Amino acid sequence: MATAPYARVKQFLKDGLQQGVWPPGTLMPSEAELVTQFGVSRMTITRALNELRSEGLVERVQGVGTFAAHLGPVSSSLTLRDLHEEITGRGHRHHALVHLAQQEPATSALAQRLCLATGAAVFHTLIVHYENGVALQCEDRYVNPACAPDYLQQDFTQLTPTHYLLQVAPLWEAQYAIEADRPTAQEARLLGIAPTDPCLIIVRRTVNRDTPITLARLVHPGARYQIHGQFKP
Amino acid sequence: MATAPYARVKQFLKDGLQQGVWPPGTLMPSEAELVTQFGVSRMTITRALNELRSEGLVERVQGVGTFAAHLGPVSSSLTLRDLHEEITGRGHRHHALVHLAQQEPATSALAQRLCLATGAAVFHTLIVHYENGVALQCEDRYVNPACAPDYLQQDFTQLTPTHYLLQVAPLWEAQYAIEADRPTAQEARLLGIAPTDPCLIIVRRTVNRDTPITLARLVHPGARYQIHGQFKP
DNA sequence: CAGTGGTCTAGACCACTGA
DNA sequence: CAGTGGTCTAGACCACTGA
Repeated sequence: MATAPYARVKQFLKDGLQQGVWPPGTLMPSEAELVTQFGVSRMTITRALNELRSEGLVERVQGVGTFAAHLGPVSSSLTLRDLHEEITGRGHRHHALVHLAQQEPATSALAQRLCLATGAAVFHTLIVHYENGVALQCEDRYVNPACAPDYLQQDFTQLTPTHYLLQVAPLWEAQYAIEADRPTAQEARLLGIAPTDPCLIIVRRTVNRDTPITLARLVHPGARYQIHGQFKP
Repeated sequence: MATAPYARVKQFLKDGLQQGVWPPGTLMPSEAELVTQFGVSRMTITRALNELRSEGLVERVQGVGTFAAHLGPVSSSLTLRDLHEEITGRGHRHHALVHLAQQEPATSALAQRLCLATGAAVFHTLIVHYENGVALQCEDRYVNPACAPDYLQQDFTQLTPTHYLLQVAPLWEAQYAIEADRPTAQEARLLGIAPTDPCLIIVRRTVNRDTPITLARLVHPGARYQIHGQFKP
């Protein structure tokens, strides 16, 4: 099949942006101009331009016009994958040891982040994940019981908490912070590394419709884990 | 103004997905059904569904139907910001020291990553960035001279390499890897930290239309730098 | 005011999938 | 075959911006 007209318009504009025909911030052709230039209907032009906007390549202002975006790629495709899928996807073996799975009263700091009362019951799991027998991640997780009342009954040697929670509440919002630090003494022991070894640490708070679901601290030995991704225009 | 019809359809479907009306993988209403249900034209329904697809919430298969996506949020909005903007955006002071800015022959490993011949000339800069006088990033960067012939003539105490290169080649593609490791002896000295201090390290390779532009190693003292972001459905 | 983008309609033809 | 999504047309009315 020949390329669809909207795709040809889009590629034409993309090429021009890449070649500097419209430097960042400058005015691009209006919809009407593109309609006559390509001989297609306005809806087709609109589609091409709106897709470029959603990809961050142009900015559009009603009543004014369409402008080349200022920055190149500003958003990346950092992917949140279930660790089990990630490991088995590499053709490797995954297993997990559950060091702790219990109900606890929430400390005040924790209660605040999960929007609970201090001392309210929370679920707490501490699990170490292995790739081909080597410790890859220490997962220290707190879960809001209201969101997943059966959380502690799961067998986390077979099903990761992430996978289970995605089933219970499929639509997530999450904030995360990525940093490098030393592990705690307990984490070093569980991961079998020295207390001075650098670790890549992700702290992630997950929310569904304004209800906090879970708070996780994921600690990875620096030598064994990398986050890969790419920016695309 | 009242909410646009396409936005109402979109919100209706989003709510249903969030409440589990269509569990992951199940068939959702067809365009025709939504047309009669909402009493709008098919283009309007199509727009709502296509935007949900581009947000990763549904999957559409021609001839078969629209399905609720399997995973929740899979992509994040990790933002690539110019460090100068990031620091001044926090209301802090940024300055940079240029420790090296010269032309060198490429080693074979470097030549390969920049698609040059071994021994071909490359530009090399080594710059330390400070936030309010504290070292925040050690930026070790190689640049393909063909993409930015005037690179070494820039004053990098005033303009970051990232900012300059975005001007020269506004549209980027980049692959990156994030890891935790110890700094090299030179990096520890330049950053004023101990050689055993954990660092957050980003290695980024930037390409424009299949031509490699630059390769950068960005080393941040672990205690001073975090990457923040969020997943949104 | 003329020009811009935002949104919608009521049709159309098509390729594809599965019974 | 009937049903699905992919794409397009030729109009329309509107809100907005800046002269």
